[in-house]
Amino acid sequence: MNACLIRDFIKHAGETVTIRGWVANRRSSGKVSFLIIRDGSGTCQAIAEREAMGDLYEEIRRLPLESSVTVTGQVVEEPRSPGGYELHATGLTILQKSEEFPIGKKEHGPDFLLGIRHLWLRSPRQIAIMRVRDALVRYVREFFHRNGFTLIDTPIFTTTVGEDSSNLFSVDYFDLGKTYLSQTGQLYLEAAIFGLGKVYCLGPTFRAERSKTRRHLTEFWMVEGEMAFFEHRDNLELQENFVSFIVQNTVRECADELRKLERDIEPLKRVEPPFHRVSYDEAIEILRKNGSDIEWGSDLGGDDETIITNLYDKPVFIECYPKKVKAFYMKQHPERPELVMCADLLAPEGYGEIIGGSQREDDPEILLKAILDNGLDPERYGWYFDLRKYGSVPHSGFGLGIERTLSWICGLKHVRETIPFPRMLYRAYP
RNA sequence: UCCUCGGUAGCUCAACGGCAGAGCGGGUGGCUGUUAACCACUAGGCUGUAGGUUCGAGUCCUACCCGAGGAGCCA
Repeated sequence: MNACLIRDFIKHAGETVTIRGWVANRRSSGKVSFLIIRDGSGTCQAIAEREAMGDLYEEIRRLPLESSVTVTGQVVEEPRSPGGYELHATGLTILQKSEEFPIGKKEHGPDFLLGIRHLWLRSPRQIAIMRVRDALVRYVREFFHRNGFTLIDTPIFTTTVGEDSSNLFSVDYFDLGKTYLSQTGQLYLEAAIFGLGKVYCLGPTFRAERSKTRRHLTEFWMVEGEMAFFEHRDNLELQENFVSFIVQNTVRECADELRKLERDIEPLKRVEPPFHRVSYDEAIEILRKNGSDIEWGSDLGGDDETIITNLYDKPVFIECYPKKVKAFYMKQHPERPELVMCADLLAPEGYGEIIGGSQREDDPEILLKAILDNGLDPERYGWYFDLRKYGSVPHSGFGLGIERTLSWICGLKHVRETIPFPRMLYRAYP
C-alpha cells in the first residue's frame, strides 16, 4: 500500500495511492458519488463511480458521514475539485460505518456544540482555530528563545496567593491541608530570575471567578515573562516587541486558516511597535470627555476599555493605575505613592485586555505593608520575602492570556472556541 | 451574586389565546461532475418542570430548572 497524506497530493499527481481518513461529506449523482475525505493533514474529494466500484457502490453512495475509510485510487489534477486535486477511487475499505453523526451541515447553537465538543473538534472551523493556536504557542516560545529567556515550569499546586484569594480553587493536599490551583506562575518566576536573569513560563492557570462572558474561562493558558534589571519602561518595550512578533508570524503562517475563519487581517498587519501609551490619569480624562461617569480611583470596566481601544488602531497600554485596585506585588510609583508602576495592554477591535504586567516591588518594607493592606498572611510569603533579602534588584514581568490573544487574532466572538476543551462556570464536560 | 433574553421534532427556528409547521439531518426512490448538490415521497412532538387563569394555553400569570449575553472581577 502506497500510503499518502492528502496534504502531499501535489507530489503524487498521476500515481495510485491509498489515503486513510473520515467521510466529511458525501454527494451523489446517479452513477457517481463524491466523497469528501478528511485525513488530519487536509481534505480532498474522492470520486467513486458505479462501474469502477461494482457491488460496493450501493454501500458507498449511502455511507454515513464520519465513517472511517481507506480509499485507493489515482491522484488527478482537476480544477472542478476543491483543492485542485481529486482521487479516482479504484478500491475502498470501510473501517467503520459511522452511526448518525449529530453535527449536521447547517448551523447549531453553542449549548449543543459545547456538549459534544469532542465531536465538534472535527469541524473545519475548529480545525483551523487549533492550527492557529499551535502556531501562536510556537512563536511565543520562539520569541523567548531568541531573546535569551529560559523556560521555568512553575507549580500548579500552590500555597501562596498570587492575585486574589477570593478566586482560588482549593484542593485537599494530604496532611498539609488546603492547596490552591495556580492563578499565576509569577511569584515562582521571580525566584528564578536570580539564577537565570530572564525567564518565562507557559501553562494552565485557574481562576474561580463567577464570570460568564465571552472573555472568561475558569481554566486558561497564560504565558508569563519575568526579567531581572528591567524597569517599567523596559518592560513595556519588551511587551510590544513580543506581541508584534507573535502576531506577525502567526498571521503570516496561518493565512489559509484565517481566510477560512473569514478574518480580515489588515488590522493585524498594523500591529508593530511602538504601541500607544496612555496613563491611568489620562484614561480617566478621556473617558469622562466621552460620556463615562467613571471616578478617579476605580478600575476600568469593559465599556471603558472599548471606548479607549476604539480611539486607536493598534494595541494600547494603560499605565500606572491606583495602587488600591492592583495586586500587592506591584512597585509603588517613586513620585506618587498612590500609584503603581504597572500597565495593562488592550487589544484593538473591542478585544480588550490581553496583558497585565508591572515592575515588582523590590523594597521589603513596602512589600510587607502591601501584603497586610491586602489582607494576606505574611507567614505564607516567607520564601517570597527571601527574594528581597538576598540581592534584591529592580525587576519586571507580565502575563499574556493565550485564549484572549487567539480570539483576537482569529476574530472570534468568544474565547470558548480557542481551547480544545473549555472549562467555564457551568461547564466541565466533556 | 445581580440584570436582560431564551427553552417547540435529532439540529436551527416558525406558529394572532383557537387543528403544532418549515429547512437541515434520518428512511425510500430518482439523477453520469457534484461543490452545505438537486428532485419526489416518508417517518418523526407529554411545546423545560410544577401549579394557576380561561370554554380553550406553545402563547397569559407564579415558582423552579436549564442555557445565552452582560455587570462585578479578570488574562
